[in-house]
Amino acid sequence: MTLTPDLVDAAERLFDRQGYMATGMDQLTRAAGMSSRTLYKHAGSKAQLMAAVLAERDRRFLDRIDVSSVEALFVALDDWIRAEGARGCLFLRSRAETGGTVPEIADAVAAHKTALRQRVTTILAADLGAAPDPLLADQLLVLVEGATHAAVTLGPEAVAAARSAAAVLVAQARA
Amino acid sequence: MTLTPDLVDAAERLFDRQGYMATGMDQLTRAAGMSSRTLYKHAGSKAQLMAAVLAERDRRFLDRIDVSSVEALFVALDDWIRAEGARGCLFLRSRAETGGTVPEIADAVAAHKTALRQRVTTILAADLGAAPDPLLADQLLVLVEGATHAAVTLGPEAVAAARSAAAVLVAQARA
DNA sequence: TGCAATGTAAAACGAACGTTTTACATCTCC
DNA sequence: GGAGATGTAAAACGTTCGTTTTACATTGCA
Repeated sequence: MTLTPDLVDAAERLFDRQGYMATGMDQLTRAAGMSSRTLYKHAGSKAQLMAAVLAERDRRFLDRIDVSSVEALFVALDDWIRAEGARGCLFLRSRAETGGTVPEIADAVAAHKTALRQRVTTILAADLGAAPDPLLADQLLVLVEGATHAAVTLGPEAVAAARSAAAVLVAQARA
Repeated sequence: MTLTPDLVDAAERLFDRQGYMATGMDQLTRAAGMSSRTLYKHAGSKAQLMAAVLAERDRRFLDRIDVSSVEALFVALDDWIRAEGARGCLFLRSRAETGGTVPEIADAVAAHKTALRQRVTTILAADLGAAPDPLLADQLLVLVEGATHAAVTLGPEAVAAARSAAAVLVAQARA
């Protein structure tokens, strides 16, 4: 059960743009350029394919926000949204679409959100030079989620607003 | 084509908990206690039913946040999330599930987000006693969206974090 | 009394769903 | 050169999808 990058990339694109439920296996086979038999040998099932997509996206996103200042975090988020578009968080959307009842998906989402929270804390610690107040970490997480979802309506302006708000909060924490 | 509250309420519950695509018409007829013939006479189609659900939810949510201070806004949001649960924004989810290709749904979502932005501006104006800086309005909108979506993972703590962050931003704007 | 409206129950519509299977073509490597 | 893995193409699996239709019961009102 070896997943090729071609398959996972094609699946991510379709799942992200159309939704998990609205994307059929025939679209996935066509986009990946392989028969359904091969696809099932590689991916196991539609849910497992989505889990692989989420794992890959988690890796790629965390890679992008591998920074050591809050300012750089929002610059990276701005880059991400300009490159990938603003359709909201694929993890939360997948979980909601399946009502949290598909274990492969629910687990991948939980893992990602835990890792994101940890990363935000790490970035704050690097920026402040000390372990951050947990409330400040929650606030920063809210701003990241908020930028991601407000950008669906506002576009990159949402990220700019989040960035400036974060700067105020961090400056106050430093004082 | 008169929509009864029973039908719309039952549909909202199912769409919200399971997703739009994952909810079948048979579940909706069963939950609403009516035949599919009657349901179609009342609702027209699944997409129109969802649009009615979103219109009703928009009305109910805007009613809840009919307040005149930023503090009260987040108290109301906390109430909402405790009462309704934290599954993310139903509007953004519906739009994403359908890829924005279902006009009835896309239009209802756009209308809601426009109204929400307007409401946030009005609340800020009442709180500050003057027309707010547009950037501050964006920041507040980001915090509202952020609280809504971070609450999926963090629970009501997300709203508390957003509330305290908003307080800092408003206090600074007042100075 | 009887017509028109409104409802239910249930079958049927064709299409699409995720998944498996059948049959056949290429390759790799001893 | 033949076995075994690995691929494709395509049909078939049974189920479910959103929607329409058929047949019949109930009700309100003239």
